[in-house]
Formats: sequence, C-alpha cells, structure tokens
Amino acid sequence: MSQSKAKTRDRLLEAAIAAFSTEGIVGATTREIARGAGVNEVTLFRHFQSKEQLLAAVAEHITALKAEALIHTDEWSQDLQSNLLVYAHLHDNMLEEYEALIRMFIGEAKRHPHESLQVLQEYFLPLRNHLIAYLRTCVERGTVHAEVDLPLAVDQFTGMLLAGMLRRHVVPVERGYSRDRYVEACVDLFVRGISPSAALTSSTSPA
Amino acid sequence: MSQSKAKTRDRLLEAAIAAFSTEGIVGATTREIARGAGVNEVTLFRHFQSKEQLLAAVAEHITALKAEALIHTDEWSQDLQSNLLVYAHLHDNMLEEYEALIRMFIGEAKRHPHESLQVLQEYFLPLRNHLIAYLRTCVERGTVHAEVDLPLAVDQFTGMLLAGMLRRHVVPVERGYSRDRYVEACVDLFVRGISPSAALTSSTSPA
DNA sequence: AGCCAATGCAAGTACTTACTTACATTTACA
DNA sequence: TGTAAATGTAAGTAAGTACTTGCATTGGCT
Repeated sequence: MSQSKAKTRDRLLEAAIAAFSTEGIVGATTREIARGAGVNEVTLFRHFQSKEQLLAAVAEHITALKAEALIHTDEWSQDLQSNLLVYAHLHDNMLEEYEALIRMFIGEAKRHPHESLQVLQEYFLPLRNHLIAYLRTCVERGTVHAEVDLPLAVDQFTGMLLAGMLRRHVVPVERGYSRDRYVEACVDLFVRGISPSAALTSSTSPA
Repeated sequence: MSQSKAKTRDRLLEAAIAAFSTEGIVGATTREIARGAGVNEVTLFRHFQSKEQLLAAVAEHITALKAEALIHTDEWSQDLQSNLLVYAHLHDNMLEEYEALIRMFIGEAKRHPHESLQVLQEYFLPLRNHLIAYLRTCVERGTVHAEVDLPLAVDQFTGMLLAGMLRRHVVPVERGYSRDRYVEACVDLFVRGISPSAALTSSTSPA
C-alpha cells in the first residue's frame, strides 16, 4: 500500500515539474497538476498540504537525482581538449534536458530564492567540482598554466554553455552555426585560454 | 491634453515594466500596475484594452529605447584589450540594470515568444553588430586572426557576461571573485582566444 | 474474509483576478 | 468661459484559484 502511495507521490512530483516548467509557478494550477498525474485534485492536497509545500518537495526531488549525473563523468582518459569536449556535451545535454525548468527558476529566482538556489546550485555543483578537480591535476601535469583561477574559469566555461542554451530557446533565430559547433567553439576558446602557451595578457597591464 | 495623456501612458508603461519584472507576467496585477502609476485601474484599461495589449506595448516601449544604448559606444580608441574591457563593462552594466526584466523574459520565453524575442533580441542587437563590425576591422588590421567566426565568438563573449549576471542573481553565493574581476577575466579569455598568437587547435583535429 | 489506509467524488468556501458600466469630476485649450 | 477629452469613483460581473469537507469506493495485507 505504501508503495502505491509513493508511486502516486512520484507521479504528482513529475507532473508538478512538468507543469511548473511550462506554465510557471503561479501559472501552474493544482487542478492541472493532478490531472497530469492522473489523480484527483484532493489527493494532491493530501500528499502536499499546499502548493508551496509541493514546490519545496519538487525542489527536494530534483536535487535527489543529482547523483545520477556523475555516473558518466569518470572518464578523463584522453587529452585535455577531448576530455573537455566530452564534458561540454554532457553538460550541454543536461542543460537541454532541463531547459524549461532552468528558465523557469531563473525567472522565479527572486520570488522563490531557496528553491531556485537549491535546484540550480546543487544540481550542477558536483559536476562543477568534478571538473575543477580534473583541471587541478592538469595544472600539476603542466597542461594548464598555474595562474588560472580555476573556479572562475569553470564558471566562464559553463556560463558560455548556459548562455548558448538560453539563446537557442529564448531568441530562436538562425545564428549561422549549429549547436554542436557552438559547444566545440566553447571548448576551443577555453582550451586556448587556460593552456600554458603564450605570455599572459592581463587587463590590468594591457599590452 | 494629449501631452498629459501621453504622460500617464508612460507612467503606466513604466509601472508595468516594474511590476512585470518583479512579479512576473501572470503575477503582476492590473490593480498594482495602476497603483504604481498613480492612476485608477480603469484608466489603465482605457489606455490598453487588455493586459496582453499592455504587455505588447511594454515590449514596444523597451525596444524604442535601444537607440540610447549606442551613444557611448563610438570610442574604439585604444588597443583591443582595453576597448573590449570598456565594451564588456558597458554590456555588463546594461545586463545589471535590466536584470529582473531579462530574467522574467527568459522564464516567460515559451509563453510569450514574440515579446521575449523582441526585447532580448532587438535591445542587444545593435550593440552586438557594433562589436562585430569593430572586430572585423581588427581582423583587417591583423590584431584578430582571420579564422575566427566573429558572430559566434561575440555570442560566446556576451554569453559569459550574461551567465555571470544570472549567477549573481539566481545563485547568490560567494564565488571567490568579484564582479569586476569576472568581467576582466572574460575579456582576457576572449582576447587570448581571438588573438593571432599560437597555432589553432581545432576540436575536430585534437593535438 | 475483513480491515484500513489510500483514493475518488461531489460540492462548496473564500478569495482574487481581469474587465465592464454608469456617472461624476477634473483639466487643457479655443 | 465653455466645451470636450481625460480621469476618477463606485459598484459589479464572470471566471478561476487554492483549499476544505463529508462520504463512498477501492485495493492490498493479514
């Protein structure tokens, strides 16, 4: 019995994620969420006392899935450029998969700061730390120069990917390059930026 | 008389921008917008027949202001790095000024595609074209290598700035670097990427 | 079979929203 | 000063919302 209860709870959470993503938090109705889960609206309120608590449970439910994202990231087997390309595509696919949810929480960030931070921070945090740890080994190995601020650089890198996804969905005009080409270009730009090649040009001492 | 009418219309538009930005499109109420403009709610409906038409007028009103943004961008007087730093700070300040509005339209992109595209595209388009045109002269001058896909590169550059703004407001945690430092680092990374320094490392032919 | 938790169903409550109508009042300008 | 456009005031409508209550029904477990 408690298994079927957990089942309907999960279906309610999934339906809530879908409704919140596409309709927004205020725009999504408990009636529609219940219908999407195939249950009565009253059942929704028996599981979650209010719409706010449902939202909190949704945020918890999403962050609980974060461990899965790490499964395929233990292969830093190739050179820096190839490894980063693999990571970039993985990251970009995650962004694409949850694009509606991400955009929704970006818009709702000031109205629901806790849930926004919980989802958008905790979900990508392990991936981010994994990438930073890898780049640190590259610094020791000499394939990344030591002056690089790794957390900042990683934010730049993932920021380019995030902005690319947002552009695709918010300003869907023909931009003259494909999605894959953009991802590859981000890797190229990033690698050139962190490689120990030429002299460092700092903006505080312009050439 | 028609001057005072235009005045109340403008005040309604400004109040609508503020309300839409902070409360979202569905969350913002006509009552609150009218109160913010200091007029009666009925006056709002006499100027704009519906909330939807008010939103459309808001989008038009915002894009009509875009010309102003170009005023201070005709100074490409220094070297590449310095010029880009000036541009980056200008762009970043614009992002910061309209952060709530930008986040709102990102979240509402699929529900109001026309208005989202109108605002987020047309507003930054002239700035973008201005930057591309400048970089084209740099290619001719030899300070930017010729293989660079300029529109893509500019999207990467502005994308990093956009993502930086979003992180500040959506995931407001201490990141170990200041806002200015992030902007400078974006310029550094970008300049290293488009400068004709070392050999090109393409992701299609990794070293 | 029988119990009990989980769900369904019908109806209702209290509230808010966008939007309207009718009439009174202000305000600019000729 | 007179007139007409612009605004204010008061009241109301129709619809949707989150959420509740009471009771009937299901379905798994012992």
